[in-house]
Amino acid sequence: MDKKPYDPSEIEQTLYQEWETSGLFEPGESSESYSLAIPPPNVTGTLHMGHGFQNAIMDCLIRYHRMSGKNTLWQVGTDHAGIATEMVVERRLNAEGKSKESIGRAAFEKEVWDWKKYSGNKITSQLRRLGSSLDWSSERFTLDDEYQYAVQSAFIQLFEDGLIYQGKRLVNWDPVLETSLSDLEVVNKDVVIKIWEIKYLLDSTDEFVTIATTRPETLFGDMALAVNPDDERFLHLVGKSAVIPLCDRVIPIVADNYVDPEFGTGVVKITPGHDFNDYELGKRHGLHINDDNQCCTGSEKEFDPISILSKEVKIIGVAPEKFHGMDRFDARTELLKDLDAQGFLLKESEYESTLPYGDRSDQILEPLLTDQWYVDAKTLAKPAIEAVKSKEITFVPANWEKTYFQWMDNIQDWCVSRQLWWGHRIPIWYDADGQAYAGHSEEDVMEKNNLAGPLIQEEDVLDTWFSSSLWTFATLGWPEKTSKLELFHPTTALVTGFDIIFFWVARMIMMTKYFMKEVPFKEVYITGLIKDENGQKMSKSKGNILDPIDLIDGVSLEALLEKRTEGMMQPQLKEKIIKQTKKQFPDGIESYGTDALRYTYYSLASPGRDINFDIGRIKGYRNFCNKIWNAFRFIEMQAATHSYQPAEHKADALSDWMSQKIFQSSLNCKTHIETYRFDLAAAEIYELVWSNFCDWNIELSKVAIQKSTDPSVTADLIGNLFKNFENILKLLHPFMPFITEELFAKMNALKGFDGRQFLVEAGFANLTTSKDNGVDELINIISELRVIRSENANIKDETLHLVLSGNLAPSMVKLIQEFEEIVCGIAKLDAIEFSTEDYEESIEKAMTNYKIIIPLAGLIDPEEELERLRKELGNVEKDIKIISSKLENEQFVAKAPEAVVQKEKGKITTAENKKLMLEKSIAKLQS
RNA sequence: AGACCCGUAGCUCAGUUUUGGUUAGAGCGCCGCAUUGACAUUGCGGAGGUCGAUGGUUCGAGUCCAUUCGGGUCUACCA
Repeated sequence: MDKKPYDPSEIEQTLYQEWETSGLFEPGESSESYSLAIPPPNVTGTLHMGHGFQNAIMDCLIRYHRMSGKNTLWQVGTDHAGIATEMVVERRLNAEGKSKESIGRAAFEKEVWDWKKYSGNKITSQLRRLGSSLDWSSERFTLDDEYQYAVQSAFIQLFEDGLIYQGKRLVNWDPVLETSLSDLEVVNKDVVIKIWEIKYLLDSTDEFVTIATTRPETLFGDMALAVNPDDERFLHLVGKSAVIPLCDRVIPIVADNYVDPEFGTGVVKITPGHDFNDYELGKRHGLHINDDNQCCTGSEKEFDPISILSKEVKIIGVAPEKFHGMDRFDARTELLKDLDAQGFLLKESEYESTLPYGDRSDQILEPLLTDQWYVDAKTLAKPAIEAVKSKEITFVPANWEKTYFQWMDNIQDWCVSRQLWWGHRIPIWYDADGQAYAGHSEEDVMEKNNLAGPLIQEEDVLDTWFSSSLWTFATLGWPEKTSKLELFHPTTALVTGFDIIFFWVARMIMMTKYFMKEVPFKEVYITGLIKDENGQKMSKSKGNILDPIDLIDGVSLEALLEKRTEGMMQPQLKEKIIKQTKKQFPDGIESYGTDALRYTYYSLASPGRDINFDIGRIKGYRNFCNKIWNAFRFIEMQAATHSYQPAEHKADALSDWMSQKIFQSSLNCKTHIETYRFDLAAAEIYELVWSNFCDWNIELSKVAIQKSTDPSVTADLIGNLFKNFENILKLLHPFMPFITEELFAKMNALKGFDGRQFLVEAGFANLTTSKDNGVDELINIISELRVIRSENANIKDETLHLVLSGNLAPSMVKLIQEFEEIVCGIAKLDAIEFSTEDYEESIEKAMTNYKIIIPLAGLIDPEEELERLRKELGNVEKDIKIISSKLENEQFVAKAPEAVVQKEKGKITTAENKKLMLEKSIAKLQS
């Protein structure tokens, strides 16, 4: 037999193929279902640690329930990821000297589909590498025809129900991607910017007022100045007019509570077309340009903001000709120069503020007045809030509900139109009068509305999150009433990160409640975010990303460096990243295999918000895999050596003990899985396999088999190992699918089982428990003997004689006699004797109600032993003091629960017993 | 401005809610010992923390309350 360690690369990919082709992951018809929908990854993306983590968790859940006999569906699919994908393809086109405009919409869409075809199965093959037992037979893509139909249907219904409307409003405009963004896609960054004070002359006078602004270039679009109505300094100005410098446009001065007298100069310029607050103020005062081309106040209905920036954020409109066509920031520089030259610029100072950036483009966004489509989120939010309040949906951990409510209670209407080409084109057609109609196609709209045509389709596409908000039911065939919807919706649970609670979770709840009249899932397990070992977020620019596949297969330093530095947005960081990577991984990364990686994820899956991925831990779990592998090899070897034949085998105290440990662990695991405590489940099984099965069951069996002279006893011993190991494999399978499946097959082969059986089909064993049978105490004795040896260097390798003296239960005596040969073998004893005899020279250890005596005439140093005993006595006396002080406290005895008091009393009895035994031993040595 | 999370052994983390109750646990690392017989990706033994700080409630606090220090996240933001 070869001695090389477990090599996962030899089995993992083959096994996955077998699973997949055997249709093991496909759902059945039983109504007792358990279903999960995968958070659809970006179709052209690649797997990162967060995916790895969450998919490991989902796979454990789905495998666990599948093995428990549930009809499971783990819905798989990918997302078209509108902006992200469009950006990538555009960049590729640019590299070829082309642009999307130059090739046109149809050709561009084809380019993206080609790109999807080229890179689209990378992520799905990576999911397979993780062992994820997804139902590939029902894989969906958010731009599949059926899915598109579902998205259109949803839009049309919302439109017809009046919950989607079109409006000219200020939106967050990304000037690079030239599209609108929803509030959530805005990243507010703290920056130090400048603030300028500029004077505006009062109309027809030489007087002036000073305003403060951080965006001087927007003054071209000013429609008013505003002061606080309670600000005595400026009250006299209200109702008068001011002149915009360099523009000579006259604007009214209004009073509004929005203005903070303490801030800036107390006078604010109002540019409703380029600032969200100004927009609201402008609306309140009905700012508009009247028929005489004068800017004036009016009713809210008359409000008509002016815009001085184009979609490329270049100056246009009522701004002076000279600035037309200038970029917004160039115009600012130029304008400040002019203002200064003409004496309008009074002051420039630094100011800490926040600026809105696009989460994809990382550019400063511009509030821009455009036509967009909005979803009435306030209406949809109500049932969605109720669903969580009524516990129809529960969050795990529960505190995320707070976050959810906080956002939902203040929800703003959702801008769902995007000025992109890759995505779901909004199913709206306009007639010649510009009237909008919703429908699946031009013909559909014409027929439904009795229109002659031709009609013009809306150019915009939908926010990607609109389509993914329908994910749990659109993947199951909605709007058709399919049997799958019936069986698997609502899904049982959703596993995702807190970073997309708003983007996705909340919106899914809103949409599903609306269309399905039920929740999308019953539980939301919010996982932590995987950070690096220093608690830093993993990011390309930090150069600390880890690829789960690299941890599985291993990677050379060269390849790792290449991966971490290619296509960097900030090349100046390259050197630092190379240095840091070389330091952390001087030899690259070893191969650990999927099972070890998965187990690492589970062990880290505690309820916290951040999960620091310590690379050191994965090594421990690879060793764990190796341990399991070798446990099997031991069993295999015994079976071969003793020509083992499978049959009914008689259990013994040891195998009962092991079965009981497995039973207890499986109960604990069940609870841990149900409460999403994969860390505790992982620790539980680790302990079971390593500390119970390998360290004791195998070790004790090893000696037992060696000593056995009766072939039927030997067969029983091996048979019991088979049984317990198989049950361990079953328990472990949802966590470590590969190695367990492989070993299960090998076990079957050893048993002469003909054909293939998978662990999933085998299900969990029906275990029952038995009472504590004393094996734990037996183990205590052996451990104590080890301590004695390690404390006394001169008897390290001696064969010793063990005497047990005191009140041992008859059942315990019987067990020890039954195991005498085995204990002697494992602890290197010649015999175990029960006696009350005193020994002149011996080492003695006080156990709970008996003592261990090792007679050692001539082998111990009495002084040393005396000292050791005195130290132990000291400890026991200290314990007694602590416990008795408790018991002497009347308050304690009176107020503490009876059980606690009894426990303390029991403890003191034990301690006093020990004390007595120790005192006797000491007295004997002293005599 | 509001909300939330974290601070426990050298390191990475459990334990803190439902249920306050032994002398606070694990893995890694460290120290000592062991070597070819499942496994050195091993075995055996050991050292190491008073639970960020302060105060309070209680017979009893890592656990509950208050205050405070340090680190972090999200939401909303005044030109």
